[in-house]
Amino acid sequence: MGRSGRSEKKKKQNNNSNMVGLGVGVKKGPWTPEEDRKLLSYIQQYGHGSWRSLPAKAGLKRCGKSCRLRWTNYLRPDIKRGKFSLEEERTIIQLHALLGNRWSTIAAHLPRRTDNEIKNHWNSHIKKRMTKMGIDPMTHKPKSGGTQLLGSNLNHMAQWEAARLEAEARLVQKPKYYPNPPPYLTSTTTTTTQEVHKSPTMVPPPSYLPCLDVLKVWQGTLWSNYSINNESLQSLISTSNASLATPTTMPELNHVEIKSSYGDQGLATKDNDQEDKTLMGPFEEFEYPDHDDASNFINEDPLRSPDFWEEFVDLLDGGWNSLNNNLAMIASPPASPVF
DNA sequence: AAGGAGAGCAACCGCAGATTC
DNA sequence: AGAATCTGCGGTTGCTCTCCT
Repeated sequence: MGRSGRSEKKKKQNNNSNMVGLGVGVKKGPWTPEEDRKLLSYIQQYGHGSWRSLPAKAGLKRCGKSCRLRWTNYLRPDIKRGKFSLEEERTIIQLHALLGNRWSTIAAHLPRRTDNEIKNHWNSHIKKRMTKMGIDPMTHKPKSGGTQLLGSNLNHMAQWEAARLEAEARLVQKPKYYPNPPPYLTSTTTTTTQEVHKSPTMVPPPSYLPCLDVLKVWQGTLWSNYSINNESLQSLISTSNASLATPTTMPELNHVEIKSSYGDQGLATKDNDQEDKTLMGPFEEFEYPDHDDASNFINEDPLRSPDFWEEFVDLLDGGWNSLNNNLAMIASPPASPVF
C-alpha cells in the first residue's frame, strides 16, 4: 500500500514550491495511526488553516501537501468508502462521457466520494471493463466503429451542459474545514455518540446538485425503458432515477461504520472482509445519509455481470441520438453558457 | 506450498491557476 | 505588474493483497 521508497529520479521536486517544508526529516510513505490522530485532532481543534504551517503546529514530520492529501482523501469525516454502487458507477460513466477526466468535477456530483477514489475506480474497474467490452473508455464509443457517442463530437447542448456541470461543481466545491463554520454548516444533530459528530464543521456538504438535466434526460431515455433481466437492478434504476430527478434536502443521518486501512500497522487491512467490519479507522463510527442503503441494495453487483455490459454496449450504441433528441426537446439554451 | 501475475488503491509528483504581497 | 506562495488537480507509481498455476 502506498509508496515508501520513491525512486531517486524524481527528486528535483525539492525546488518546487509545493514542497516547501519538505526538507531533511520530512516523512513520506504510508501514514501511521498516530499521525492520523495528530492530524485529525489538530484540524478538529483549529481547522487546517495554512497547510504549509500545519505539520509543525500539529507535531507532524510531514509536508503540508501530504497532510492536505491525507485529509482530503482519507480523514475527512464526510467521505464514504467502500464499494461503488451501481448508481454511482453509472453516474461516473455518464459524467465522464460529458466531462472527460475532470475528476474533481465528477466528484462534486457524487456525494462524499473523493476525486482520487473516483479516478482510481475508473482506472482500475470501469475503464478496464469498458475496454473489455470493446468500448473506448475515452470516447465512449465502440472501438469497432459505429456511432460517435460522446467526446470530440459533443454537440452543442451537451457541451453547454458539461460547462454548466463544471460551473456547478465549482460553486459547491467542498467547503473548507473551518474552525468556525460558515452559517450553512450549522449542525442540527443532537443525538450523536461522539464529540466529533456534534461538531458543526463535520456536517457533510449538501449532497444533491439540482442541475443534472442531461443525466436526467439520459436516464429517462435510456434507462427507464431499459430492460435488464436482473430484478434488483431494475428496482435500483427506478429508485436512482427518482433520486436524481427529485431535489432532496440533506438526508437524515444514521450510523454506519467506516473502515480504515493501515496496512501492516495493526488496524484494518484492505479486502479482509471479516476484519474490516470490526477494525476501525480514526473514526470509529460516523454518520452517513440513508441513501447509502442504495449501495447495499445490490447483493450481486449487476454491473459485474456480462449481461449488463452487453446491454450497456447497446445502450451506448443507440443512446446518443436519443439523448440529443430529448435534449432538444427540454430546453432552448442560450447560445453560450451564462453563469 | 511457493511464487508469479494482476488488481486495488494510498500516496506521490509536477503543473497550473489563484491568491497574496 | 509581477514575483512568490498556496492550493487543487490529474497522472502516475509502487506496495500489499489475492488469485491462479
